[in-house]
Amino acid sequence: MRFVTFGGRGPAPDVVAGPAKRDTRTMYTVLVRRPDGRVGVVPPAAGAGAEAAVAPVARIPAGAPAEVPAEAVPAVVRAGEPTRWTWDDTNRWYPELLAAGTRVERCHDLRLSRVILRHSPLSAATALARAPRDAWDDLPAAPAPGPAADPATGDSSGTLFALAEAAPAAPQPALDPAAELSRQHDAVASATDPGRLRLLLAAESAGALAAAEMNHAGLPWRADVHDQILTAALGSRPPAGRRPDRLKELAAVVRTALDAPDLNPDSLPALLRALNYAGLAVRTTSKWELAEIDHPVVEPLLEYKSLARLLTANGWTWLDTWVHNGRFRTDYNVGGVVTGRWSTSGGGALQLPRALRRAVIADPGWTLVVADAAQLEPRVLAGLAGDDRMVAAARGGDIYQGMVDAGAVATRDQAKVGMLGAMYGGTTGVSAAVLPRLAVAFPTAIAYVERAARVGERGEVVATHLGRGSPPPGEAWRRTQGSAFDEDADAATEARARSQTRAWGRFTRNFVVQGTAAEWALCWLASIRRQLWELGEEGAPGAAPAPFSRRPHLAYFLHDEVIVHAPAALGDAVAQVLRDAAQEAGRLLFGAFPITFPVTVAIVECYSDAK
DNA sequence: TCCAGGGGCGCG
DNA sequence: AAAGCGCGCCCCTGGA
Repeated sequence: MRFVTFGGRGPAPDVVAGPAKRDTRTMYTVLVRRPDGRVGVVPPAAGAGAEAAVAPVARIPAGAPAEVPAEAVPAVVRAGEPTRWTWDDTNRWYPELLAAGTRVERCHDLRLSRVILRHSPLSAATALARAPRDAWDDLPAAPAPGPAADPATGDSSGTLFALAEAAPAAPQPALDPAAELSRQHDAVASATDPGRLRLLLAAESAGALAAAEMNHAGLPWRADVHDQILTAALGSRPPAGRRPDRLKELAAVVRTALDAPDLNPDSLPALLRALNYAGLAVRTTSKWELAEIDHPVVEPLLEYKSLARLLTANGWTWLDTWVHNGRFRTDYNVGGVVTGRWSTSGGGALQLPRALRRAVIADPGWTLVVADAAQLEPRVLAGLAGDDRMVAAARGGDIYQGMVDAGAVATRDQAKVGMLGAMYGGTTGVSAAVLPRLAVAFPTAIAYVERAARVGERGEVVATHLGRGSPPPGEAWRRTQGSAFDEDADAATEARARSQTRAWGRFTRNFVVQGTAAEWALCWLASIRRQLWELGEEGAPGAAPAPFSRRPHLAYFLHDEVIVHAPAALGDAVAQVLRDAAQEAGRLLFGAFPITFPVTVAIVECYSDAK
């Protein structure tokens, strides 16, 4: 396997140290669970390998024991800050600390870092990446506490019992975190571009802290408002297993319109048969195909589908399962997507329909500060490729309008659709038609994604700006490629191989952009959580759990968007933090390269009032 | 009765 | 209009 680099700019060295660099940057203190349940605290000199051996000795309390009872860990952490707490998996340690009201400033998540170092082309030649698979590669992500882990009560976040249930401190005798940290340090030090990986690992670990904190704090959610929305749309809540009134009515209308008295509209094959039998030449039952035909069944059927979706995805059952004590909690899965984006497990937290955002309402005396990064992906591409002309187009605040003003394309919509096609690999319609003009106007950026696509088509791997590697194509992919070169390969086989080739090219093309955008977002989050903490406390304790009861805190994250729940008096300060953090993230990734990252910020009581 | 897979649709 | 990328999760189906 070969890795192809495209150049780019180096990052600044540390993501969370802040403007005043501390001498603790390389200081790591390792926490390890002993078989007897006690916790070992391994100070830096012994635990962190050559790089940290020269750093100051850990400031854990003088005379601190090397082993403490598990209950003492919060006190040790409080007394030991600042250092980079190093552990096998953030969800195996941090929820417990948060439950005790203890925040951690910085950590090093060995599990997440291992995954990155295993797959990064920058570290491919290191001992860690070349070593045989071991227990660290197989360490499953620990689930966060919450409804998913403890559906019986849902309200599990504060109890040690539930924490033990949710994130069993399963003794991992085979795992030596201090030794793994040392291996990871060696891998970074001997990697192609240590600064990038160092930043990536710090950002990923900071993301793990932010994720645990958001799970701990939850998103303010008004069950009463949610219930009103459901009742207004569906009718009152029916007994379990029954359709709400509105769905019953619509189903009846659909059956009549199709002359199919026994039709279950939830059965796609039956629905398709009924549609065809009624003379409608649809191939699927998808809403965009239905929307194109003219027939009395279309309107009630589309409404049925939309309301059925609301009921099954975010109905009363969802509310019962995922919202407790005024908070929606999900399990953020940091690095859960190969590109480095997060996924979530529980409640479909990244797919909350817009119609439900009215239920996201700040606590009394508090406010929601909602921010999203405008046009993040094209801006990231400009930085990634180092395309000065695209940077110029971005300068006015609207990169697509800037492209029009630069004479690249005729309309803003062409610019937007064209860039989308460039980043996703669009091959049809307006997108493909406009691409050549974008390639003339912004040759550096377009060449960058085209090159990433070619690399993928060859079955090779690409990397994000900070070095996260794309997965190599699987064995089946290679088999199909090989079979297309057989003497007796038929046309269909060759066509299949070609289509698969292009599909992998679209994946790697998008990987570099989506993945680097995810890195920007990690840096943004890291900067936000540090700056929010520095804003300090305000007012009387609210309903937010310690350590955030009087502090602004992250409550939700959605790829390029955050919600901060804050005491009302701090709203403006938080808004400024969100803007400043975006610029800091840009500097961390792209140094002095002048691409900017504007964010739209709204200070609102209710999520749906943002933008 | 359980489970994998597909269609569909919500989000970025 | 959707397309082209990345997800999670619902329902139903069909095979074990």
